[in-house]
Amino acid sequence: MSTEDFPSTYHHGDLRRALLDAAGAILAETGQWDFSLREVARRAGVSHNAPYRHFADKEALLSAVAIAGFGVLRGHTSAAAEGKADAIEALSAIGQAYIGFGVANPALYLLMFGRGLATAGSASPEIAEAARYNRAVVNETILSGARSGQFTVDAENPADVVATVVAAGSLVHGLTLFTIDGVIERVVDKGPANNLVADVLRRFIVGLTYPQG
Amino acid sequence: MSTEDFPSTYHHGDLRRALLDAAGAILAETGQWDFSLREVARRAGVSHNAPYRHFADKEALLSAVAIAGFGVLRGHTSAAAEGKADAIEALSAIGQAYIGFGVANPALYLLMFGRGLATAGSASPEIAEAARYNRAVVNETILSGARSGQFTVDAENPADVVATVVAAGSLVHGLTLFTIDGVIERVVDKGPANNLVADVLRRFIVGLTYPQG
DNA sequence: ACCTGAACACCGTTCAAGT
DNA sequence: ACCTGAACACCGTTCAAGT
Repeated sequence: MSTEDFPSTYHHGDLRRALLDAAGAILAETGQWDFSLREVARRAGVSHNAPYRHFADKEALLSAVAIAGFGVLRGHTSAAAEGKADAIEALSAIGQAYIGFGVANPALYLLMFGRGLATAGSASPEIAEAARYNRAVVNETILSGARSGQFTVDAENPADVVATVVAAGSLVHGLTLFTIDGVIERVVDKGPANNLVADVLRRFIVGLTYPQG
Repeated sequence: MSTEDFPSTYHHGDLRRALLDAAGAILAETGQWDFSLREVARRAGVSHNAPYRHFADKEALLSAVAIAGFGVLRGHTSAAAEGKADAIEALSAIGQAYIGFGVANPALYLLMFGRGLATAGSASPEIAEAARYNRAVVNETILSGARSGQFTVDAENPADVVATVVAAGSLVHGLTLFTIDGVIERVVDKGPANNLVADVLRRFIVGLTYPQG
């Protein structure tokens, strides 16, 4: 009994994935993270409430899309750090990969970070866990630079390490948002915005290499 | 002919302000920036389409609320910088005031910054102008520190100054969002989150005082 | 000029029903 | 088990109408 024997309403048998794909396509095409559940269903070729068989509600679908995005982001950042023994180079590469991901997928990035924020700051445990995983890549690089003596961070002092990781994360997150929103372009009079982003990253990282008072 | 002579449907005569106040109250009470226009009207005690006499659409009302917020934010940051001759102290105070505003008014902050982002990065000219005004406070402080020699920033090199201003803005914006979202609290194991925020700011500012490679 | 009430096209979600 | 169609309560926006 092949799948052809099922009525066409049973579709491809993996509606969950089809819905996630449709949502991703909408994000990429419209640049807006706030699509309607009914449109996702329309795109997947099912009725407007078929999604409820696979996701508890719209929020659950948005979360699933965001979680998938965190996986992709982590792949980019860890690939960027891969094989770079120099902590300065590694940290710079991670930052560029992070910002590059946000700029390449603005709607997805805003869905991942901006929407948890929009909902009173209570991100789901799964999203919090995914975000923590992403921070771990930066954490390892900072620790590596601290141990090698390239960064003036006390590897034995958790507060110092955490402050540095949060600083790096905040800077890059803010920089990504500003870039997506066009603030960077508005600020830059001449020369490509990429130079400014690189300058900002370099200035921050150089700051890490000098003694902290 | 006093206002009492008008039918009560004419209300207080300043529905525009009443709607903005109602929107502000909803932001403060719910912690959500995405309220409905109809609820704002309900709160102001008018029919659900009375707002259209004062705002072109929901977007226009949201923008008006955001613009008012930028005015308040600028008041806080410039007050924080006021009278501080030392650029390091001034920059630190500005950063704390900025983050303090965001934490005290999370929904308003997200409306101001998160929503322009959500709408495909095209903030209104008025909002862009208001945001530019806010950057100016930081710009002056950085320039001041560059001229006094406290910051290793070349006051004659616009690219260097801009990179520093954007770095400071990105860091503080990201830090505010992370704090609102609870990421900071999740990262901190022991001790108040405020310490971490202060540590991050200090680390960044100290980094500014050392020579750039 | 300023506001109301009915109306339209959408949305998220639920429920009974089909195969 | 998986999907559909009708239904409900909402929403943003428009339009004719009231004072």
